[in-house]
Amino acid sequence: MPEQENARLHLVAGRSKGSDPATKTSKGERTRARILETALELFRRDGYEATTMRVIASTAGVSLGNAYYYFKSKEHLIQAFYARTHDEHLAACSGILDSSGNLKTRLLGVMRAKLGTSMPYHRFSGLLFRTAADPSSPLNPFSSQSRPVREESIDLFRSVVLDSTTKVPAVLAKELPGLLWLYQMGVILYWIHDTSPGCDKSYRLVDRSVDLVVRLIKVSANPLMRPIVRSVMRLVSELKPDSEDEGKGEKHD
Amino acid sequence: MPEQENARLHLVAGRSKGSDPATKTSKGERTRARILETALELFRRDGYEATTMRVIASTAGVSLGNAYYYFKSKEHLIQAFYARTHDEHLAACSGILDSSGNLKTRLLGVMRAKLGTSMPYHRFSGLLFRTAADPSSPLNPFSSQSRPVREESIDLFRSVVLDSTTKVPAVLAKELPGLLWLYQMGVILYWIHDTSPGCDKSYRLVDRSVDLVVRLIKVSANPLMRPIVRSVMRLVSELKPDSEDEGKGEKHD
DNA sequence: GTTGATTATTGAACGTGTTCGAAAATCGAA
DNA sequence: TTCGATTTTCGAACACGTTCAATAATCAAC
Repeated sequence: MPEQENARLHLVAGRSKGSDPATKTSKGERTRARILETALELFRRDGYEATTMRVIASTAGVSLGNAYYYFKSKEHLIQAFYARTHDEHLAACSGILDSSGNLKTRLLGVMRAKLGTSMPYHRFSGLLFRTAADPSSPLNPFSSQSRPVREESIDLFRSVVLDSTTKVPAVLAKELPGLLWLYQMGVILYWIHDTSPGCDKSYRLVDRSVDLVVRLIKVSANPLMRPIVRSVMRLVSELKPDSEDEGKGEKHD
Repeated sequence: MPEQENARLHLVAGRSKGSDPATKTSKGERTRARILETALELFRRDGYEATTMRVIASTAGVSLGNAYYYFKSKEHLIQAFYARTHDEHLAACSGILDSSGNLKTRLLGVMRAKLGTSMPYHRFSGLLFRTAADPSSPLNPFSSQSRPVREESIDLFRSVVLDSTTKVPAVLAKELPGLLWLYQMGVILYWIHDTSPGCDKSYRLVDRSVDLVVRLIKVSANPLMRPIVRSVMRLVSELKPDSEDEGKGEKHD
């Protein structure tokens, strides 16, 4: 069972346990990388369903069974893709996050960057979401298996609000990063279904909803809003997925 | 191409075009029903993936190819399931909707009924959502193929707000039913990932969020909220999926 | 009743993702 | 070098969803 480790780990740090075929020998490592690169390229070119494991394997110059030695399933190739776009997103964000302290500017920059980096995979992302929506899949954004990537994403939003000059009401502070991550998921969901040319509508959605979100954050400081804000925060903190009931994955791994 | 018609139509009314195998002769109609019943029962008992088309066919006493004569794909069986639970939901709602005019009571009743009628299929609904999240699938709740069911669902929420005694701010009135439907989708998404015993957390989510939603509706009448409410409504009406760019399905049918 | 067209049914086939046992290559000591 | 163990590679096989050409059953009109 050495190969079922989260591929993400190899990107975020070199903490392999020594029994992982991708890190132990450089030979295996290169083979693994070759398969992954081939797969992502074919996915982008021909789409997910149209790209068969047999084609991936033969294009990468390995046998079918060998591809499965490195990636337990076709879906696990998606997980690697997932990690990659997140890294690209991170890189695309750094400029804005370093230069501006204005909350709206920062959030807008992050959200626009998300759309921008995801754009080349628009066709293909639909399928990603398809498998990601399955609660029993390790790819599902809420699953315990994808917690590392999720936490990293949330951290991004934490830095968006933490290092901003705009003061955020104390009650919101704790849960806000998680809520913004959820907001981002919603935008992605819209974007995936967006067939407008150039995904203009998604960009408009981002522009306008970011404005709204920031205004809502400010309004929430108003005494009139206190009871409602309190209710929202209680609801959020009580019902978030892994409060008092952990993963307990039902299938896979 | 006679069999690719939306199965939903047969449940909501008898408007067949005459070329549909399920309505023309009673023989075919019975065969079709038998396959569907068998499938739903097996789905409930063994789950979606574990139930193969071959088993469905043989259990229903028909050949494999014959099952495909009535249902173009395995996913199309889900569509039939989708329609069925909606009807059950409708029935489960009628009591509350006839007896109370209080908006909160009505909405709460509808949402609780939704969870209640969906409960027997909790395991199986995950898979439903999985395919439903694929933008190119006709099962996707936002697709043009599922518009009839969607409109029916929205109509339900329209009657929730329209026939209530609580006054709804004029600006909200038009888009509110659609927004409530979206809210329901969000709750279902949470419920699907809910592994708490008896799905208690989902019920708590409904109880508290309904309270919140109703309070938000009332607060939206406050002059202070006007600019924000206006922004929200403009965003919603401008960016809803099929404004100025219709379906244009990419795959399937 | 016979005929012709539509509807219903079949079983074999195809391509897919995935599994598995066995062979080959690699490596670490003796 | 030689040997045993581990890692890597292979290709045949399996079960699945789906398609299709061919056949059987049904029905409407003469």
